[in-house]
Amino acid sequence: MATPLPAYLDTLNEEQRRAVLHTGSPLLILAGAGSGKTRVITTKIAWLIKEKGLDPQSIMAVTFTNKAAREMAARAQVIEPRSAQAMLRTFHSFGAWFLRRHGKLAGLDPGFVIYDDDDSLALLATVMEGIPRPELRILAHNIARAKDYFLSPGDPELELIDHRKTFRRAYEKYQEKLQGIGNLDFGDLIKKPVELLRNHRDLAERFHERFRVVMVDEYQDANIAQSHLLKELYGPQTYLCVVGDDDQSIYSFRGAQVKNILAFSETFPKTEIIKLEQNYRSSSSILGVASSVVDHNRGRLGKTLRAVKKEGKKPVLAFLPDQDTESEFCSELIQKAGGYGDWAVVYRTNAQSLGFETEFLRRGIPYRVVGSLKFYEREEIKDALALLAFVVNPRDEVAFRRVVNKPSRGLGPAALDRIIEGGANLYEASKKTAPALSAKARSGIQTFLRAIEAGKLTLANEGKAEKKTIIGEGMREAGEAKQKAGEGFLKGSIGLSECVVTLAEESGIAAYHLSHDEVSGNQRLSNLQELANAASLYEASEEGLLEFLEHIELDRSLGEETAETAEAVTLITLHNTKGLEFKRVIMTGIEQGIFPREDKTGDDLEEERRLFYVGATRAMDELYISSCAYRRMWGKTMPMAPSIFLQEIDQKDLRIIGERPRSFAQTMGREERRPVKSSDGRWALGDRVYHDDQGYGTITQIREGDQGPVVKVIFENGQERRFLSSHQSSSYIKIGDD
DNA sequence: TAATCGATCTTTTTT
DNA sequence: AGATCGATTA
Repeated sequence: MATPLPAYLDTLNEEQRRAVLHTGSPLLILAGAGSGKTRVITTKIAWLIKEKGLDPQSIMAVTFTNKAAREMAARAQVIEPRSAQAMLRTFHSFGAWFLRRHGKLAGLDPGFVIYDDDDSLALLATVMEGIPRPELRILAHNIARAKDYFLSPGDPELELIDHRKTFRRAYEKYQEKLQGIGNLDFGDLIKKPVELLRNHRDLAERFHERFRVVMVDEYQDANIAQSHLLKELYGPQTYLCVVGDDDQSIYSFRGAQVKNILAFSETFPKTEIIKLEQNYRSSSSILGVASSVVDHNRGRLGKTLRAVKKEGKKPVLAFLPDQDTESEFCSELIQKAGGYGDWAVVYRTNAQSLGFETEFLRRGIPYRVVGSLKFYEREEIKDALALLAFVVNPRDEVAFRRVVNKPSRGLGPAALDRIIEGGANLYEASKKTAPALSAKARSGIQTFLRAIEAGKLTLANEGKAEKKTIIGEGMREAGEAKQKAGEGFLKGSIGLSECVVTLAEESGIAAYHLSHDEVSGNQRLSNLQELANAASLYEASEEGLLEFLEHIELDRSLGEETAETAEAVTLITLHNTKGLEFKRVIMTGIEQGIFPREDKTGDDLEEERRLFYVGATRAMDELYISSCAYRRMWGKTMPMAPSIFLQEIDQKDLRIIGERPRSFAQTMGREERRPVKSSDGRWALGDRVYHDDQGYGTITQIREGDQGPVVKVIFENGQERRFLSSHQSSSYIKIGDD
């Protein structure tokens, strides 16, 4: 005990301190909810810089969400300001950073734009003509999944995702087209860096030289491709440290593999394991409720989480008649207690937020909605972004198709085909092909090209910073003059905003959306204005534009943070609560069919349990759970049964309010329960069926229609069919009826 | 080519 | 209930 430990380590418990001070072999930290894992990581970063004299730039810490990355950066900087220079990013943002710098080695243009799921679907539609939309969706989804599993179009293992030839062909053609355009989807941001590092050992070695410390938070959320990336970043000198909790794995639908945690010790020999099992966040009664649900899972590593806090207030379970009462119940709880910022109202699906918003608005309860921000999915915003994307990458066919004929300029499918055949660079091809088009189409394409050119002109490419401010001032005046003269709908002259405004106006998109319908037109215009405002933070150059687009694609929470300072109730989905904590939490809609969702069985049901665990362990002092007897869904009022999770809690641990619906009594005490059976008793969820034309399939949904039960089947060939139990049951044969 | 009507589906969860 | 998509129509 020569030198005393620095003071900032005093507040850590023994295990936490061991984890911070650990060096050498790879380290796996199994950290239960509320056990201070973020604290361990951030302290470790600071300690490595401060005490071990590490260059902050040699430290990399990867998270899954931007929120987590930001928080990590902020907290590490409190202890050690130099932490700001460390690379603290999400997996995807690291991938984008990596590929902008080194993608050239794989023939990738550094000016790529990142496609979201919508764009991917649109791209797929261009290579798979004549395939119906729902089918395209399945294919696009499976392509994304394939990339999560690090599978390429030629991979035999693709079979496991979707064994159809159509799928293989779709993936192949999709990837070919995407490559031709030079853009990337989310999956590529992980998969391509792995491939690059594998094919260029010198580059991998340079990375091993640079990043001596690599840490990963929420490792239970990593998919196969991400675990491969980690392997490639691990060199002979690398200190590797991952933190995870198998009980909080809630993203397997996106390819996350809890197995990664189990396999970590095998992949990285001599791994040491430290468990953080003391929960500092929740009262012991809250922890008890959360644990009792997740205890019903089979597949667990098993750890004991001990509450440090006292028993506290007993969690409340409220049985309510309907969702309106639920909103009122929440409002009254909140208003009685006050302290808006202490409260979170949590639900399973984004759609459930609406009722609370209406009621909170009526009562004047301040709130903020996390994550449901559909801002970037709005038509006008996607239009504006497509214009921007086309400016940086004229090969972007998805963007081109989206906006070239919007508003209508007389460019039909025939004209478009001719342009696209004219070459991969659609800007050049448009120019070249224009004279050959009909008069109407010709003038149309020229209007479009003029708008794009005007947008380009706002970008100062040989940017000297001082010159730009002068231009900025001049532009601002010009903009204001224009505004006064009544020209233009949008304001914006600072930074990139000028480009957004110019494109939106010159293209006619602004006018189009304004005139299209009177009610939402102004809203759409103000959305465009908001986009322009966001752009003003970026430099008016091509790099600035790329940064702006990348930021939007990778972090859509933009603008949410500003409201955080305000004292407001948080409305949030269960998934989005991960990593957060609140003094008081209300878990709403805890009903069978909503949570867990009706089609969840087996491993999926276990994931829902973990989701319950995540939600409940967000609460520090008070936990409320509400379950409604009736709920309006799809315009109909449906009777609901309480969630089976509620039976898994020892009823003594809850204070129960309201009348337990009869259905609850019926389901109480039953060990195993068939998830959902059709009312005629013929079909159950998960049943295997055979159909003469379609082959084998599985029942994924049963619902009551006007003419009896309607059964939905997904076949192994990817087709989806629904049939009336009363009519067609003879052509569907149930397999392995037990 | 645009507008209108009707059928159908929606409510997972996210980088 | 509301949105969205497709087909039909002007």
